[in-house]
Amino acid sequence: MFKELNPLLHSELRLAIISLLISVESADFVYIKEQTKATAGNLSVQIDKLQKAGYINVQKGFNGKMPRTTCSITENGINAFEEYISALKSYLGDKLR
Amino acid sequence: MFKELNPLLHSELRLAIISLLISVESADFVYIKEQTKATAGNLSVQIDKLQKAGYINVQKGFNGKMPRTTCSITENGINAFEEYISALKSYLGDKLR
DNA sequence: CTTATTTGGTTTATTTTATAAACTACTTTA
DNA sequence: TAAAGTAGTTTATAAAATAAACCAAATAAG
Repeated sequence: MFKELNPLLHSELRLAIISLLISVESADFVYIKEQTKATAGNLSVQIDKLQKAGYINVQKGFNGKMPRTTCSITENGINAFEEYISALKSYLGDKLR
Repeated sequence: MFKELNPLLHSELRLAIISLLISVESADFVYIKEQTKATAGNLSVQIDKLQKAGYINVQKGFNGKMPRTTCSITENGINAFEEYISALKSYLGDKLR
């Protein structure tokens, strides 16, 4: 009847992060923060979880002298996102189409 | 960019309850429990929240001598569900269709 | 120069949620 | 009449989300 919703993706902020990253080659911390309107603390925590799950890559580097964290989605992340959407459909019925 | 996801609906079990109720005139506790595979305790709590939010009606009656709790969705509930879906679409992009 | 202030974060603490476990009240069955 | 089942509720615990506090380095202002 109802498919299980991957709890890692069933979170407003993490879903937004993945949604952003899926349509772009990479995005940095500040950009994601702006787009999602998340606080830095919250974003930091959620990025960490997504990385530990293997859904995103996180690279810490520098933009000139300023630190810069760049994120990109992984193959695993893409798959998880697509599965999540497919599971969601079991809840949304024909309302979706 | 990303619309806010009503936190009351952005919960696996509550979403399942609403999803069930939206396509049916009413459903009782036991039926919802079976369909959602929730534990009775969890279901009781979540039904309570949906009722307090005005998203569902809850009627306590009897089926012969056994207690029976019947739920149905309200107009408010329908609206909230539809808004939730519309907000979701801002996260799912074209992946949805 | 040296002292704010800003930037780009992380860590820790608090609040909120979800979930499970324990319990209640009554009914049916053995 | 004692045990087991039904239909839930209440309470306790675990997990999650979020905010607040913090840190290190860079830049701006006096």
